[in-house]
Amino acid sequence: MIISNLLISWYLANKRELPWRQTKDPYTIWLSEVILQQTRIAQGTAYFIRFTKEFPTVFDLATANEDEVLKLWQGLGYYSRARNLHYTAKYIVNELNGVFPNSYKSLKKMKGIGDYTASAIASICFNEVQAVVDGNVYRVLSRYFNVKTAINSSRGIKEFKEIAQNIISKENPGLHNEAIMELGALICTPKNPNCGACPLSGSCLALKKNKIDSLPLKLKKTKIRTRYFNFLVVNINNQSTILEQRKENDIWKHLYQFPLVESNEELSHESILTSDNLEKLIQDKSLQLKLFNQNNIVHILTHQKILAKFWIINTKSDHKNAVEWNNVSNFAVPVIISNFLEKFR
DNA sequence: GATCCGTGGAG
DNA sequence: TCTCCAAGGAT
Repeated sequence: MIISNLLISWYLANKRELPWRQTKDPYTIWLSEVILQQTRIAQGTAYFIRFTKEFPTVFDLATANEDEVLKLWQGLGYYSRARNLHYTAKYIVNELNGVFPNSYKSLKKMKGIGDYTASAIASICFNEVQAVVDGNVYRVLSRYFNVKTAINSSRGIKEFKEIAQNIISKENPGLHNEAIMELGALICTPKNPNCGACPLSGSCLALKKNKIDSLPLKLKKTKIRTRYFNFLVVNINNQSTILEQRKENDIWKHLYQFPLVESNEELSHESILTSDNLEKLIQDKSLQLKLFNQNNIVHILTHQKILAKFWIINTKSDHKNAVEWNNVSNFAVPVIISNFLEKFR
């Protein structure tokens, strides 16, 4: 039996009903693929519903402001996905007359669309024979063929794409791609895979050699940087506060936050009080500075550990960029800020 | 080509 | 508590 046929027939009998599986509209599929990059379906689904409701077509997305798009993306992480999504929507509308790219090659030229996403859209929407290789596919293929090449090495990336391309159905590439990913998600899971229910178990090499638990192989390289964030929560007459947008190429780019004093170590009450940032922010000799959280709030990112303190600054002196507290919720903020806001109010 | 970019859930 | 990692991509 051909692998592809086994995969597809298993898929047709066992697939989940997911909202993006009701369409082949390339814009909608694109939206779902980008939302689901490095994201669990349980987390991404609500965002997909909101995005398709708010921006039903690529024209709607292109017309929006980046701030609106980021606000809708808030909490999902990897915010460059949202910025690139918006950028590419504008590009398609303004430079391609709103005609969605319809081939792997043309899709891959779009910002934010890499090998995986181009293959997914091309195969699902345009029946192009391009194999997807995501985390699920790496797992299924490394086990089925007992491949020990590290999946995050440049050799591995190339090798697995070739294997995937070799076994893909020429008749139903989109269906095949969805099937192999679904198998990885439901049966060939990272831990405790359900080999007893797997349609490929009869010819799975890792299962035969009892190597399932050691595959796929992955090189680990975890360098975690620790940063100390001191947020200055200015409270002007209990009415308004000050927000600023993160501009640098850093985490949370283009999201909003309270003015920040960053350092590589703990900062004292005194050093915050006399910091240049604060003095530039408000000239008020009688301001009160109060620490909101005695212990650092720990926020873990993939390569960073943020230790955060929120300093409440009560003052009566107004500020030109003051934002009404009632209006703060309209700004896209990182989760660490929205968590604070919930506790603070 | 190694490193960076978020968040949350599972085990 | 800690580790892994989830429909990846850009630099």
